[in-house]
Amino acid sequence: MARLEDVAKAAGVSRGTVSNVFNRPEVVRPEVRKRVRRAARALGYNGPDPTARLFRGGKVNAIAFIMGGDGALFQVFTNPYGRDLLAGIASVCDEHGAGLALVSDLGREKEWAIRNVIADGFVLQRIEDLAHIEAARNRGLPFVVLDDDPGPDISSVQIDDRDGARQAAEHLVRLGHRRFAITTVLRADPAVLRKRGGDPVFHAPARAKRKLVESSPVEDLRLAGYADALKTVGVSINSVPLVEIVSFNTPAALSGAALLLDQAPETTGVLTMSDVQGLAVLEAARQRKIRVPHDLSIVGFDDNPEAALCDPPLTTVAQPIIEKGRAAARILFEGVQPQKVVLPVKLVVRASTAPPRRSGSTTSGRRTRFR
Amino acid sequence: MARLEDVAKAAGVSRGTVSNVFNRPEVVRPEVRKRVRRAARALGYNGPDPTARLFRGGKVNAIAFIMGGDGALFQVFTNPYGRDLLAGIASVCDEHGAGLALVSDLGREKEWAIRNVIADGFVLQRIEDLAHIEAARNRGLPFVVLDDDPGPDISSVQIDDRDGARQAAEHLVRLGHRRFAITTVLRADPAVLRKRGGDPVFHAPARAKRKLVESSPVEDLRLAGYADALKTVGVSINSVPLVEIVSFNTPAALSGAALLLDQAPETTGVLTMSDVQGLAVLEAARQRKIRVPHDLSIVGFDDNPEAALCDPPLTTVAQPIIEKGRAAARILFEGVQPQKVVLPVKLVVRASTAPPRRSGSTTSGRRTRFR
DNA sequence: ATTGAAAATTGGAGCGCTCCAAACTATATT
DNA sequence: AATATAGTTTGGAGCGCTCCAATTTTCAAT
Repeated sequence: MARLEDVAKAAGVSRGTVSNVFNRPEVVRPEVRKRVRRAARALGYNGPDPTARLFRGGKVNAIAFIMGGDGALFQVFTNPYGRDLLAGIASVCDEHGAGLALVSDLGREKEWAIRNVIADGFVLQRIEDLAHIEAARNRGLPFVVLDDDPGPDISSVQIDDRDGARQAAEHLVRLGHRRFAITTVLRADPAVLRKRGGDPVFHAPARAKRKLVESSPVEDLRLAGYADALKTVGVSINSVPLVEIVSFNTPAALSGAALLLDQAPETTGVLTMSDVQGLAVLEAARQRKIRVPHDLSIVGFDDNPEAALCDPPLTTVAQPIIEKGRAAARILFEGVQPQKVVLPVKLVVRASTAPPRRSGSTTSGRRTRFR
Repeated sequence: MARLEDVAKAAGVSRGTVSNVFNRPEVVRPEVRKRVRRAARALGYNGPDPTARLFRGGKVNAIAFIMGGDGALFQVFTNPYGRDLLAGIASVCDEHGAGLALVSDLGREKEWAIRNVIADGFVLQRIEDLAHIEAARNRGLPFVVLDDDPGPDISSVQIDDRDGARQAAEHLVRLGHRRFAITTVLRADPAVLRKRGGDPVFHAPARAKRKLVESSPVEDLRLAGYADALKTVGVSINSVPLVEIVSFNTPAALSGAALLLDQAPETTGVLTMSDVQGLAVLEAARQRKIRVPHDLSIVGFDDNPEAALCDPPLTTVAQPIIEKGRAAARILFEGVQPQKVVLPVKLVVRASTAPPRRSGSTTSGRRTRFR
């Protein structure tokens, strides 16, 4: 493979001149320029080796999106959340004429991708381990964390989880609900999961703050938002039955939903952490012949496409996914100092919520365990 | 930013040893290994600089997908064809623990992306310019061309365009059609387009081979497939009215479809080069109160999701898009010598095709111009 | 012709790393 | 104790390029 030097020799000029021909053609005399170009063509030389140029301090001209989990790349094109998020990032890349690298840490030591990605900056999905932040910082490249705020000097893009949750709970409160239940999810850290086992855990109402096994900032904020709204009608979040689910997937959500409905049958309004969970509660209710929204109101979170298509369509909190992607990418391209972006969310009311039945009439045979 | 050498100095060993600690830890004594690791941590050293390592001959551990056109990155997440294609490529990347870089030549000299992409290999979308092949070859990286066969020593993945077209035409033949029309598209080369203008061109039936302005291999093959099937009932492709459309987008297809229906009103079966065109003919027919399939049968190509959703659903040739992506990626990862892959296609019969009306009864007022 | 400034060209230094042949050390064998 | 063997560690070379201070060439003005 021809090198800069070979072309220089062939054209009878120095390396520096050939470099200039390719990088700043205007500084070399047209005649020389032509000679160099001819020599380059003759040798099949396509211009400076991108790899060497990069090493010398150049830019990759691409940003990376780093994700975790098996088959992550495929998922990103397949599930609606990932697709929208990436579409947002991609649109900003388009505007800047930059590329977009998708990388997962698949089958490698956790931080491998962070340490080895070749890009000018990167977007980190919700991180589970503070060591990742440390690795990212050591990498010396600009980066943005999504859905989390991992520290004061780190850029992040989040949605207003607390406000979204507050809106959702307030909606139920306004409809007249007073007996709530919540499904949440614990941080998907494999080590914790292994220790804990795969079953959801039911937390009965308590006087004091219940200790949840492990919760991430996003869930904490949403819990806080639920608490805000419930407090306005004198309901303490600690008195609300709560199920902690071990994973983000549907089967886990389903078993959590079943547990919740069985353990807290007097519930009239369920607040969740995702549409997956909301849909799971919907399904569990169907299996138990609990009518939604007549007997039970359910609110999701995220506004996945499925939320609009299920029966009944799910009331949920819509987040601006594309805009989230755009904001993250913009920070990478334009941002100098760390930025914090918090995007607004909006409650989308559909048919899975309604006023509760008149209190006292427990016609559908559901027992009251907590009052 | 700490370098290998700094760590070496701090740990009292040589560069080579530190390099080994990070690349082949098993060859260095546990005691030394620990000392080096400690020194690295103290200096915030995360391991060898990926850029330098790459320069030294390492792998990026990612392949690239190079596409053309404005807003191309965004499109890829947005349109169904791109999404499936990329999902296919991505799934193979997952299997190999590799990343996937999406790059477009947006706003740059045409071959910029090919010359500068940082990856271990790349996939080229249907190319318009042989110079791109030349540039790709000079790049010295493995690459695969999609939907085209640009030469004997270059890997490519195509579908069996000729057979697909043959199936489509044969389907119409079997239904009893004898009066056909075809819509095709010319290669979207900006220079040709500028010279040619944006209007579709109608080619009347002819004795000899008509000279089309510019056609790419894919369209040539499909035309040949149509010819194969028509020949079996004694119809020469040259006697079939044909409209040449200037671009792949819907408005262009629409004006081409209008031209075709107006110029060749006796047609009972339309063969196209894409679902976009098939849908356009459907729309143009609707505007003219031509009933599909009663008065006119239409066959698309590609089997986009829209093809199943329109009214009536479009009969079309389905191509295995995900598998196309997978095949391309596989060649990059596993292939040694150049490979040619031709994927089978399958006719999907829906409701846009039916036997022609009994010949002679021209009730819907359409004039006969060619017989 | 001579001068001086501007324009064009040169080539050494060095980016951070991995490779590898050579040197050294620890341990086993005679 | 001497030698062999395997196990470790070392440091020079060089990957291809861009930067930039120094040098050479060009050219307008005297």
